[in-house]
Amino acid sequence: MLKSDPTAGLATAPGSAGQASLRSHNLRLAYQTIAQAAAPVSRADIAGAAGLTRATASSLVDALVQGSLVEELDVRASGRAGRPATPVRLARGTVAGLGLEINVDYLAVKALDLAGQVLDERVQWTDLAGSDPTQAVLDLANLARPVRRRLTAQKVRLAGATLAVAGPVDRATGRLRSAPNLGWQDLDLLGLVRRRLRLPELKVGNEATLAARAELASLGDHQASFVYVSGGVGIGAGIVQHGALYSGSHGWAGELGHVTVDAAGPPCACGSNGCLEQYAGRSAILTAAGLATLPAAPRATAAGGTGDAGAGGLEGDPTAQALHAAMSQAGRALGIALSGAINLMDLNTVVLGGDFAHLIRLLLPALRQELELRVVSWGWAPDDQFVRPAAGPALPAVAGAALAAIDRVAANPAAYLAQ
Amino acid sequence: MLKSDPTAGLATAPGSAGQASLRSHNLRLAYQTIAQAAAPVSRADIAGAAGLTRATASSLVDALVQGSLVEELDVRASGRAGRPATPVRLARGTVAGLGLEINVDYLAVKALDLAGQVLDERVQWTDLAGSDPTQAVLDLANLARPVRRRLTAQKVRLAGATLAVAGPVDRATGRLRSAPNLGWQDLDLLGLVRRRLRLPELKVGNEATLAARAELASLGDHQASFVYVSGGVGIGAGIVQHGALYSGSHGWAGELGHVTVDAAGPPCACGSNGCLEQYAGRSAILTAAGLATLPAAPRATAAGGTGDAGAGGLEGDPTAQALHAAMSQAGRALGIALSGAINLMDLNTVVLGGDFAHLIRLLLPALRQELELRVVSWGWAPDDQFVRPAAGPALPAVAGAALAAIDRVAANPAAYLAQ
DNA sequence: CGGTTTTGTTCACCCGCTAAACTAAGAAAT
DNA sequence: ATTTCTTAGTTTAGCGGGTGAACAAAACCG
Repeated sequence: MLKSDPTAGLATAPGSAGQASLRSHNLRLAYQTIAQAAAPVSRADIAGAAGLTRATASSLVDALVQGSLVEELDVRASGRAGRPATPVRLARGTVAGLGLEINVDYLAVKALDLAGQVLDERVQWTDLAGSDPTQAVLDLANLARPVRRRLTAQKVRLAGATLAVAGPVDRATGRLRSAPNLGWQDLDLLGLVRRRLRLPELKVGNEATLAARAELASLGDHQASFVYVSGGVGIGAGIVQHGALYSGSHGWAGELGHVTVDAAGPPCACGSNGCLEQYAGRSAILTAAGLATLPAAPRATAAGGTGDAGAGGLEGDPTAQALHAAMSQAGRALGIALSGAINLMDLNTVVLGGDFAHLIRLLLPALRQELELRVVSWGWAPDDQFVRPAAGPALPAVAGAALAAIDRVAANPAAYLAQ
Repeated sequence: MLKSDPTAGLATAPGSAGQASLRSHNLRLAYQTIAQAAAPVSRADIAGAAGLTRATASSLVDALVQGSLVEELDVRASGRAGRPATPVRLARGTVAGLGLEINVDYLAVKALDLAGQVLDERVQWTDLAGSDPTQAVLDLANLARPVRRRLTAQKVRLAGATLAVAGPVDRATGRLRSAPNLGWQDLDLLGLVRRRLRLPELKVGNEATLAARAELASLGDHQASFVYVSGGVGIGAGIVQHGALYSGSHGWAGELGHVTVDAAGPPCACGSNGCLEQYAGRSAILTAAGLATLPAAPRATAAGGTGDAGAGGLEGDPTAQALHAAMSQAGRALGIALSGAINLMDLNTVVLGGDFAHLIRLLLPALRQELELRVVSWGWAPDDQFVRPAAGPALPAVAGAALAAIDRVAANPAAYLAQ
């Protein structure tokens, strides 16, 4: 035993700051200024926006160009007086983030470059419910391998990779504790994938959280706040506050599907009862509607529809009426669960993704009614568009996973430049 | 209309970084290292813990001592070999944060110095439900005035002030939208207080959130994560993640009291029905128990009791039995609401404060049962002590408000040193 | 075609951190 | 008691990196 040490409990060297860290901070500043601009910007613009001198901004941009994180475009006369600017933007096709996804009904791989452009993508539709995790990971690896090869052939450097999983995974250890919809339990998922795919900086994340990341990217506003609700076999939520993902202490945040809607409700696979999934999960809706599949097949269409897909023009049809009733029930339950989330977390906007995006027209009346009744702050921030369908890509979670991988470059360009 | 501006949407000078900001960063580092140490530390300790050289640490500490944020203690031989260290710690009685609180049944004012020591405090117990806000603010100002005078007389500099309110206040504007338990509505509370008290840097915050801040301070762990549940006339929650308060986009987070427990439940003053407050709010418990006041009068005792207060030895007593039943119902409802919060936000620990701290023994069985049933990640992080009573001060919200004011010094000592 | 305007670079300067030498002050060894 | 060892804190030279001003480049304007 040591004598009482006054420094006990002090973290060792958490954020020491020499000039190197100053440089690194400013590189990030320059990078993010370029990334967040709507169009290519000049060095002078960057200096102005970031509060640096033109000299410094120039030196930073040069370093970023040198490391092929940023590319210069041709000088073009702007029409205004003065020397024309050299526009710079994030480099295309030089550095990639790889997204991987294991969901209940498909596997997916997607590679995005720094600018968010799709370099390659693969999807394999298969029912993974009750499948063997080892086989699923093998399939995923087989799906990813040609993507990696193509990146290597095109001399694209892989900055990192993220695996999106339809279940709560521990951010630190990569362990999946329990995914009732996959039928998997207590699994070292990250280790399993690492054994099959040698990827740099492989991280894991929740499907809904990463889908929210993709939704954020599709918005103009880099400071947006919203809950993304992913409706599918399970129901997950991704929470974004001021442009930052919220994933909790362990990465288990967003388990909206197992929020209690009715304490006397039917039992759930999670062990509890009356969970939201028992009212608004895909099989609950299908059972209530007496259908085998949902209308407006979600596979081909982009998620950002206007919401008029689904039961359009089928009024009067008894099938449509049953679906209508099922969706009303789902909307009511979703409203009860979401109102709790909003009251607790002060969220301004609800974005409906997955099945919910297609069926928003049927879902919305009951959902809005419950929110209006139960959200304490309803109407207090009148500028916010409270409920809207997702505007992001078709398979948002893989896309978000790839973006999350790229985010690690954006968060510390200096670390990347240092190889 | 401008021509399409490429810099449109870019924030202007958000975090420019010259050498000044490096200095400021390191001052914060040094300050926080001193603040988080369990006992006085030497300049060499600071250098080691913060990853700085002894020369830099020395210079930083000197600046902090110069600005009377930090004080040197007498050199004392440590017993070990080598030159004995000069211990430094946060200065006592030089700089204060002022906490103000408007709650349903009292007004309070508290002044803390940088080390968290109480310089002065006042409480005035009055029923403010349905009162005139202007009069309440006047009373608060009268309570605060002698405190300010005393600080001035003792040459204590006031770094800032925070007002804790038992209701959702907009962090940015200081507006209170609706506090059903006070009977106040759509009120420029911050403006009202500013007109009565000329305070530097006056901010507002939610009572439960600020109470959580005080709870955090009473813990050893500066990186703790928990929900603080404030049980009183209303029920609020304060969320702390890795030592940081979560208050949402506007500051309205933590409205646990209006989370729906039963969608078919009794109507609530908030306009909804089946809210947690209808089951676990003070009046709901009193009504269900058939009592006029709760046992173990909360006024005098500290919140950090062992939980054996309340109905101790009253088993068999019909009054006690009624209380027992009421608390079971409250615990069940609290468990339903909290399980949703935990599933959504991935929180490891629940801290029960206010009435709930005293009555924890009666509350716990039903509460734990519901949590165990409904929290998806129950038992996954076995190290965490899941439910425990508050260990903080008796009136945590004022204390937290004062701490929040001090936090602004800790977050940027350089700004304070520059007057 | 010279004057204006804006971009981007060059250069002298300065600030703040680093490393290493140095001084200070105690304990341990001889 | 003196020397040696050890740790704390200061001094000083050096350096990385940002600043600001001057300058060169490249457009537009009258």
